[in-house]
Amino acid sequence: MKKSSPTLHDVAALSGVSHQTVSRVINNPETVLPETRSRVENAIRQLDYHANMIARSMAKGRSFTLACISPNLTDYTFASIIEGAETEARQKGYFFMSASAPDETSFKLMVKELVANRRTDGMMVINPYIDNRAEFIPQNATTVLLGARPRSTAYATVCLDDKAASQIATRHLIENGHRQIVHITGPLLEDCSQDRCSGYEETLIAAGITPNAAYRVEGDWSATSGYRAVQHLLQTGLPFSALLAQNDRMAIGAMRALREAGRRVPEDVSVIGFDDMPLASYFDPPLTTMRQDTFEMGRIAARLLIEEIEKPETPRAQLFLAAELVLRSSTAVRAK
Amino acid sequence: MKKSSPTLHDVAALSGVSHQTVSRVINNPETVLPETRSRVENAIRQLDYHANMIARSMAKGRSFTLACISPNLTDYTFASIIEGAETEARQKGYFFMSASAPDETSFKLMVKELVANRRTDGMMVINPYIDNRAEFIPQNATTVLLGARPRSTAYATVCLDDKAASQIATRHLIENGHRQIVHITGPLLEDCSQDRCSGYEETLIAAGITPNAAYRVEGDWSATSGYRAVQHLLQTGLPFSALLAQNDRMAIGAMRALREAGRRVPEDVSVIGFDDMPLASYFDPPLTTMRQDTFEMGRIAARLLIEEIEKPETPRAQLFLAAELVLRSSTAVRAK
DNA sequence: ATGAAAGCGCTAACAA
DNA sequence: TTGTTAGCGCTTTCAT
Repeated sequence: MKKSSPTLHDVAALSGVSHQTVSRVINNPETVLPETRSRVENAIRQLDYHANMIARSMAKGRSFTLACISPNLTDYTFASIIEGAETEARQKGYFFMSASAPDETSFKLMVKELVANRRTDGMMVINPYIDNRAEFIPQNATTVLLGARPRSTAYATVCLDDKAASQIATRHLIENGHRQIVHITGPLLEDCSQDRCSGYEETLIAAGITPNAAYRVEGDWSATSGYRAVQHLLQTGLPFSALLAQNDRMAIGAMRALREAGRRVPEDVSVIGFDDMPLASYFDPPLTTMRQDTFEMGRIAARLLIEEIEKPETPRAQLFLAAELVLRSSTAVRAK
Repeated sequence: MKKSSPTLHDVAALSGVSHQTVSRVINNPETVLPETRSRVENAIRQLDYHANMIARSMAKGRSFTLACISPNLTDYTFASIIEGAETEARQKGYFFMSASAPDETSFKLMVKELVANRRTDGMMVINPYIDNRAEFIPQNATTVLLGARPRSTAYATVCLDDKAASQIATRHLIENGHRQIVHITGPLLEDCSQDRCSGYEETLIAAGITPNAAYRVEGDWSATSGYRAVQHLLQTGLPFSALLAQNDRMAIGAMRALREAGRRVPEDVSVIGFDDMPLASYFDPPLTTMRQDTFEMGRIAARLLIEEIEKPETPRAQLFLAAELVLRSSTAVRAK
């Protein structure tokens, strides 16, 4: 910024009080005489004075800033979490910065910058276990984890109830008469992929169906991996009438492979995804999916983080959010 | 952050020099004797010392932070610009914060926070003219504008060469034999929508086709608006064999309306979009589109901003980036 | 209720 | 080459 701005002293000079009194009307208005106060307030308005946050941070030893680190910013799920967190942070008077760290190295660097430089009062980490990044979170950093099953009580954690969501999806398919259900998973080292697998298998078993490992194909969340998974399955000749993909992108890729192979969705194969990403209803056919409220997830995480910052003794919450089945046209009753 | 960290003084004490010398080995290593330097460096390593950016900002009167304000974070185009800007900023040693301001009011508030509080050394504003938000950018704030045609030489500006891009798209359609080309635009108060309109019309005229206002329908960038636009067009009975949408989402919506009306893409109607959003190739049919390199756009904007911050007398650049035609299967030669 | 003094951790200017 | 002295603009503590 180019022009230097008025300081506490300028306001003090103009209103004929000490700079400390000015600080008081800003921070503890009730401790100063109404008369002096209004005089100071006038001066503030007149000079268009705004506190210098840097100076305030320095004096208070806090930055009033929250940071959210995610693998990237372009993935809708992440972006939406971030928007939720930002909304909450701003509302509670905190600054908010989002940053992306695609890999461990950049994560490590970023956390170092953030924590060692005392840039933030606390941080939120989205998908802390996609690699070993969680190991680089310093003990002294107030942190909330997002999008992975809690592994330690040291951190507050917010994630989807993946198992329950997967159960609902699987049950939906079974209720429509499907028994041979392909499952395209995310990377199996991610907690959520595993939990969704358990949900799927348990539901199968509860319905008297023995899970068959051949029906499970591991993907990497990309549409291409969903596409390839189905191509692979088709080659093996394994019969199936339904498909559960652990995210919408893979479901989209799968639908394309099915279409190319001449299998109709949902007549020949029912497909259900996860997330309810934008335009999910614009694919052909519109995608049935498990919607997760990522914006809300972000809000909640920010709320927990702020609570922990302001009241460090708060016990760490571990929250599981519910997903909701959104019925569209990619699933149907199994043809006789 | 919970535990207090070592300061310049701690390092100074441990290495037996003054704090200033420590500051020197950090900022101007060449001005201190190799011997003292290594002693200090050892101490730094030993204590795991990291400079307190807040204090440094305070002393220097700068925050070493860049901010990027966009209408939202979830729109892929924006997210991708932000990632590019973030990458560049970080690489040049700046912190980066992204923030979203959906409307004028929140924009105003945010800028106030950012500028008046001296939170940032400069900011980038994406889509400054979607409303009157540009009016709230203070004169003393170093700012780069993104995604809108330059309106003032006061700001460096980076945007797509919308007119040229639109010309390429239109020409592609014309070369495939189309003469009745529907044009679904973004909100016409946005510069880029207007420029794309000019490009479209001029190309038509150059090909000897008289632009017909009835072929132009204004949308709002949403898939739904593209869908409605086509429904409307179909009702009017206006004949057309091609359609140019100013973004992919509207193109997707349009394709759906066409499909529902029994018109095949591309056999009956060729469709071309703008952006090359993720999964553009996964729709049915895969979408031909004008790709814009938004990541690069972000990088460039950040570079310009940093340049302006570090050398305030730099003339403000006004850059136009080229879009690239990505041929897929939604366009074809017009049926006889 | 108000003011004066000290200090947050750093850099800048000047001395030695 | 290194150390000393002053701030940066604010909050905190202690007087008044």
